[in-house]
Amino acid sequence: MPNNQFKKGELYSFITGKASTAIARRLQKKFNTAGLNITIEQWSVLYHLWKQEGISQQELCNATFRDKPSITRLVDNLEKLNLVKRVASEHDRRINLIYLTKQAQKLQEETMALADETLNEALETVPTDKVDICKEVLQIVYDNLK
Amino acid sequence: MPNNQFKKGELYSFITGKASTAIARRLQKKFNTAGLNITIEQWSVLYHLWKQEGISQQELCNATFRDKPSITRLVDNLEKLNLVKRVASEHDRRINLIYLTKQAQKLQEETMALADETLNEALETVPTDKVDICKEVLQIVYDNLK
DNA sequence: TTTGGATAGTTGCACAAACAACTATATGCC
DNA sequence: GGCATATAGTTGTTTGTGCAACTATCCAAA
Repeated sequence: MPNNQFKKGELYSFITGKASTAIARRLQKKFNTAGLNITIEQWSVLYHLWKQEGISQQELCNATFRDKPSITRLVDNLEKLNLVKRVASEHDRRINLIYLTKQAQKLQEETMALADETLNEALETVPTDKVDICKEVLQIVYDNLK
Repeated sequence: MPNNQFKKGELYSFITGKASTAIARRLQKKFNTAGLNITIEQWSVLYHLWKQEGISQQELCNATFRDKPSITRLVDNLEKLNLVKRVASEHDRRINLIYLTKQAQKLQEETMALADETLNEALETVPTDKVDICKEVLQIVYDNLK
């Protein structure tokens, strides 16, 4: 039984992702405390736009592992907050290219620092090599199922 | 820099829990394909009730890492589906004890088999010792932040 | 050049999550 | 006993997610 290493009692955490839920909640609280009026999900979209802006909504779907309606609404809300702009592509009028506003550019440094802080709190006392193995396993899980 | 082992590019997956999202979606699809009309979140509540029924909503909050309103509504929906019953406690009238219906008892075996199957698909090609380390790290993360 | 299929994005609906504010009940202290 | 405080649960609101159905545009083949 090669991959049957889960006892029943351990199923639950893996499926429900309690660890990532805890990380996301902690980071959200840091955003709120800092007076940053954005959600973790909105931040995750900005995160990819900071790496590269001017990408389509479809590309944001792939990057964030969300479906098209989810991205439509996240972009809606980010637009309401004046953090991104939809710009119609010139060669393909089906496509919206998403650009950051100046206001969103200002958020990068502060929110990334809070994210770093959160991960350091999460991984306190965990040796580096175990973290690396954990990341590796989660990446394989994602690749196996996506 | 003891716990600074995350490069920027790796932040994202850890916070958004792409792996657990992928697992949950796969399991949800298996439920749907099997004609089982329940959500992963409802299943996670049943999961704890199969281990021990007749516990309070507050105990379900602790077990599932959800807040009270979330449990209220999950129990509402499970009651509508005739899967659980609220029974007022006799010694403390603030408390609802949650019991499984016969219909819910019948779901245990089939859904647990689908969950096992999902985890086997997720962990295909991952050696057991790495899975153990991954579980250990996620548990520490949860304990550090909860 | 038209037409049929693919792709990008939006909208409607049901379900879930987080927070705040609320009701009802219990408990501890004077 | 009576009151302050804590605890259990509910409700309202905003935001996000997944699915299905829809519109608009593009592209390729007849």
